[in-house]
Amino acid sequence: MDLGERKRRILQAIIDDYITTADPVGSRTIAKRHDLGLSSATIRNEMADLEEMGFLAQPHTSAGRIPSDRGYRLYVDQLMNRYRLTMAEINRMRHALELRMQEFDRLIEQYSNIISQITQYTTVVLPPQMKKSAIKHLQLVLIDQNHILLIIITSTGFVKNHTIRVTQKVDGDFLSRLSLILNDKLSGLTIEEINLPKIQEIQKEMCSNEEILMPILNHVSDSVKDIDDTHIFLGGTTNIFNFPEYKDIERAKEFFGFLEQKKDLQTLLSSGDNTRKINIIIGEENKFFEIKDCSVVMSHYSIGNKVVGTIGVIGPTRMEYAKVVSSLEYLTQHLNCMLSQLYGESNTSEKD
Amino acid sequence: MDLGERKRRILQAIIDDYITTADPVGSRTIAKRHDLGLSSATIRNEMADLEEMGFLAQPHTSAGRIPSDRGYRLYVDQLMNRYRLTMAEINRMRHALELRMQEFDRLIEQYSNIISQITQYTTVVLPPQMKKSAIKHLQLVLIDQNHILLIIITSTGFVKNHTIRVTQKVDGDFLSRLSLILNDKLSGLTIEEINLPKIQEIQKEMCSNEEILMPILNHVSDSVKDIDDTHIFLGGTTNIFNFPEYKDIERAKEFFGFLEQKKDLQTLLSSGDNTRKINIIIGEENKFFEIKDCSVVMSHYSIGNKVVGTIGVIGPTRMEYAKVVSSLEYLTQHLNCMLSQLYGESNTSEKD
DNA sequence: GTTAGCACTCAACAGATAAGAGTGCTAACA
DNA sequence: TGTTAGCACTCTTATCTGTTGAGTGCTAAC
Repeated sequence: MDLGERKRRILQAIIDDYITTADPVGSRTIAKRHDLGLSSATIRNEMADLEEMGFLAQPHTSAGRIPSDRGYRLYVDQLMNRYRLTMAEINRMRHALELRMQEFDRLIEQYSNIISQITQYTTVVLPPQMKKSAIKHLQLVLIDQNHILLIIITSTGFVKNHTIRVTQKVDGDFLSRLSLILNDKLSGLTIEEINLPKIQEIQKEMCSNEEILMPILNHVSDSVKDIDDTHIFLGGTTNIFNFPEYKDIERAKEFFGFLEQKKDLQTLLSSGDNTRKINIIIGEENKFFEIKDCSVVMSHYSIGNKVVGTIGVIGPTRMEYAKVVSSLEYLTQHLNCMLSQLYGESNTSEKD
Repeated sequence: MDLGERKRRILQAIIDDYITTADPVGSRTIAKRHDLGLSSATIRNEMADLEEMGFLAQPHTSAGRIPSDRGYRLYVDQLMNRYRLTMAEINRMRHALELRMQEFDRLIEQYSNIISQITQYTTVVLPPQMKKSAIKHLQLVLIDQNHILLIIITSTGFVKNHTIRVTQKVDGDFLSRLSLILNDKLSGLTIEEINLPKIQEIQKEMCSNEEILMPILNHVSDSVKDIDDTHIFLGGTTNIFNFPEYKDIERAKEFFGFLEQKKDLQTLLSSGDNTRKINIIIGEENKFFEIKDCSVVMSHYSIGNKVVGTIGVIGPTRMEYAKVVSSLEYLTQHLNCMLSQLYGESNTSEKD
């Protein structure tokens, strides 16, 4: 459906205004603030039309108009102007990014904080899911007679370890041998692909010491299965208090409740279209009741060409979409570079 | 200073009431609800005395009285009745504790959640600080030509790993040899005790390959230094919304701001007296402005006899101290058993 | 097709009033 | 002397009122 240029410009003006002020915007305001060369009466007529079409809504008679979800959708898809980051903003980001960051977790946390500082919204980062990436290397290390350390290294370069507790004594030699076989059988597979037949195969190969092998293998299999602790990074959670929409304590409560409930958060972030750089979910387009008045802007980050995780910015539907999109694009690109530098090369160097 | 039995009983009644209702409590209420055998007028006189002594305060003339920090202090130290956990509560905890919990982090998270569910307050858990515990075992594992994995196992049984990135090629043999020497020189020391002279000693020992050794040693030293990511576990953060004290959005904001600011939280939790089982900090007894209206009940948990971390419950000064203390005692004891079982034995089994 | 003008609606605000809870004080009582 | 009943006073809270101002929809004129 085409609205015609004038309606589009008016809608854009309304949404721009509403995003900055958070107050329902009236026809007179638009006539004064934006130089459209139209009187408030004309604008009033157009606004009535736009409301009928479903792009605007009225909280009550004789209030100004506010954009509907559908209005925002049109806005982000077609209307909004690209936001050019100011030099000050870019410098601030650059400066913040200069801190040395070795550990992956901290790196992610750092980015999450920067984004929430720049955008003033809440940031959510979904780290790489181990289950989806292939195992590159497995190693068992003897800690003491009762404890074995299982180290898993994925092709994307991430490391996880689990302590396995055993009742019988094990010796180092045995473990090295087992490590070799585990590597032989399992490396190259994704964690999801490890199943009972595979385990049994290993058991057959190691035929000796059956009574001691099984518990370890079971533990390995168990550990491997729940390796993805759904750890989600949050940044700037308290930013939500800055928005008048959340002056109401009940709203704030729902919002925080949703953030605490990490599982839903994870589904939300995983729901984006992987082929697009930026995904935007507006208001009730998401299925979670608690954040039906929120929008989410998501961006996938990757190592090399492989998408490994998602960064999301979450805030009221009245969000500065343009600015968020720009900041997110800039920082995602930066993060991609960073990750490829740190973890990428090892990917292409060799395969064992 | 001794108040006399009657004043004590009246003060106790007032605080008990205020804790449950959150409303300033008047003399008539006390006379009716508690069977003290006194008229409201008498109680009124006593209340005036208690206010003069600084145990009570009045929000405004003709409101009831509320306890002051000093009043709460007397209450928790001398007045309050021990809270007996109900069978239902104990069963709920037992049930929740039955879930299998291998990983240390999850174990802690689990406990933190249970406590906040039972008490309905916010829970904060400070995990063991690696820096304070001795190194038991160090190992370097080759991931690929550019990446080395450093694994540190402490005497308390915890494992941490760091990826070290190197520019020069390293081979496995070299690493095993280095691992041996590192273990020889560093195990037994706490992480804090590792310093430049120690590192130089190792360098001397490995004399060969100086140009390749230094970057690795530097990285080891660096990694070791910032190994204590101040990760703090939070549970039931949204519980704070249930208290009328925090219906005011500004208060809630301050509270959440404080929780987000992990550093202060850590100092707060570390401030307790290690020799006592339970520490209670009431209102402005803590130095942090943001939570001057909060109280914190803290309990230390240990492995064997060594205190390794702290659990804290944080809520409005009007806190159900008795119940919180009981729950915390119960669960801390349980956690201690659990930890000793999982990590304790390895401690006594042998030393290398 | 656009604009000016007018009547109408609704939320927000400020006073005014009433109700209710609690106090302090005084005088009477055991 | 300690305790109690009664009363005037204070202060908060809720409710109702009228007023103001922003914004709309409609109509008639340009």
